[in-house]
Amino acid sequence: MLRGGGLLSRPCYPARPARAPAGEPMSKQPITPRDQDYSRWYLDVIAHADLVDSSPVRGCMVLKPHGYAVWEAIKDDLDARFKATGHVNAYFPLFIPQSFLSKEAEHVEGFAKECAVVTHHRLKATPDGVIPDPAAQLEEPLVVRPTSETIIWHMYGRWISSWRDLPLLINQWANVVRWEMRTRPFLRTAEFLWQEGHTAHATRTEAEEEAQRMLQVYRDFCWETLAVPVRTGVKTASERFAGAVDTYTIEGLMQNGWALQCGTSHFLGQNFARAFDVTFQNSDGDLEHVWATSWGVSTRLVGALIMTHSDDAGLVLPPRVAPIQIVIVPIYRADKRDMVMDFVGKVRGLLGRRFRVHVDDRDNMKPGAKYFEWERKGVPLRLEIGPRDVENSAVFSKLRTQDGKFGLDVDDGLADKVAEVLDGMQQALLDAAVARRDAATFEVDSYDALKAGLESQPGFYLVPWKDDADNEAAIKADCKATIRCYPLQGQDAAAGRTCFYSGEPATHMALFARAY
RNA sequence: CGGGGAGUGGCUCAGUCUGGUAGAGCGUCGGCUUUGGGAGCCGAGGGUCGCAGGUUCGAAUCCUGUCUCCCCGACCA
Repeated sequence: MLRGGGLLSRPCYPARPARAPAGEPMSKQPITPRDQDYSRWYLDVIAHADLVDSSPVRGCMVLKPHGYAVWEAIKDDLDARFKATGHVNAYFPLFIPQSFLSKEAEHVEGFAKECAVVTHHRLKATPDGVIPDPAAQLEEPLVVRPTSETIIWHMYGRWISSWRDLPLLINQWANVVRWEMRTRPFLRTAEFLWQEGHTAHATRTEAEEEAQRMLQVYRDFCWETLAVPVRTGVKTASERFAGAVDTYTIEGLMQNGWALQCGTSHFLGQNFARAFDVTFQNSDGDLEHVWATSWGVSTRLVGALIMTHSDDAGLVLPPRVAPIQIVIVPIYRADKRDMVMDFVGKVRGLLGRRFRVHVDDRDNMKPGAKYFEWERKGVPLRLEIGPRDVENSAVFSKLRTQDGKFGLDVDDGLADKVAEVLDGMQQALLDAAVARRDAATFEVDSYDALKAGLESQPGFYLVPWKDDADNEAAIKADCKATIRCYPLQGQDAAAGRTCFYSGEPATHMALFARAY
């Protein structure tokens, strides 16, 4: 898609790779190498893996089956973790009365600039096409939810009256809309899918514990399932969620050394309870405002996944979230077809119950072409089965992240062996990501060192810091680095040190980085 | 909203300067042949050249207007 100055021309999410020399079939077009142009590499990987397509509406993406399947795997795993911690799912409406958004002052300020607003309920045909019918204007405009705190707290006000109604632990899986100026697939889209947990508690302590508990759930999920080694921390006031008292975050570090906020968990204090007048009678008979949390992760996690593990050959998916964990590619000449396919059926039978297996039996493609396709799509393990393998009762195997192929004996605990191989890959991906992150994490104590470091070695920069929003803004304006968080671990190190920027006594250890 | 660029089959583009029957590669469809790392041959379908006016015997091409998209900046899970 070279046009103009070599820039992407179609809407943000190319169905085809960003660069397409005329005459090259898509499958042979190279994925732009990471070290050449990281953001184009990202778009190329997504295009080659067929995860999304562009939308006629700017900033929106169509999640294609393979892309949606990755989200589904994320969703299924997280949903089980939410249930295991006592939460239940519910669903709140897409539309929020406009007036609700003005009830919590900071909340308004945070979201007002990016809300889609519905003003009419009917269209009218005109010679130039349909227009909103002027006669069908809504009395009160409706806001398409940018997040659901307001509608949920409105409802909680009706549901909560006694300490016996608490805690209320509800999650919803939903879409939200934030009218962003600039978008990138998965990382920032105008509409995205996410989950938002909203809980109500009788005490401050209980709510604070909930916010931290869910942060740990996110952390564990990222490490264990996505193999994305996120850091946990607290946001500064300027990066805090609009309306929160504290915002906790999980921050990942991508291969280009930029940080990515992967999820947040907020302690909301009594802000929303006051705004929506949600009170409960405690066991002493007194009326109190409830304490709240909210927490969410979104389809942005797919972006984190892509940018953490993928390589110049395309998408790499950890086995636990791979929609297809094993692809079987049969190889045969016409006279051997039945023999090979019978054996393929046997192997599928041995593996199909424990793994997500796909048999690629298309007969208009050569095996080699299939290999490249499934590698681009990030399938962790490929089994090649030809006449020779049938005779040996074995399969020829290739792991997405390893050079070389290896044989696996079909009659001797194949499924266990495959499980071992996939677990090994899952672990290897995490180890590699941790190693990359650690190699790109630095501790400096002067601002010059931060600025120089960000240029030569982008990454996480840990510094002693005196909490100060003005200085934070000045640094952001100067070198684009922001405080990703005050890490939960290691804050003791700030004691007795001076701020790397102001020279005043440090209050925190701060993690700086350039971020998406 | 400020600055830059682009709109031609599904995709990537040529053609526009210098007006004269709308093209190529890839993909798609059909047939034959092939299959242990990106197959080959033959054939077919597919575009009112973003839109609206104008100039002209004749407009993808020239003129005017307009819309949309992309990039950089301000905003952001």
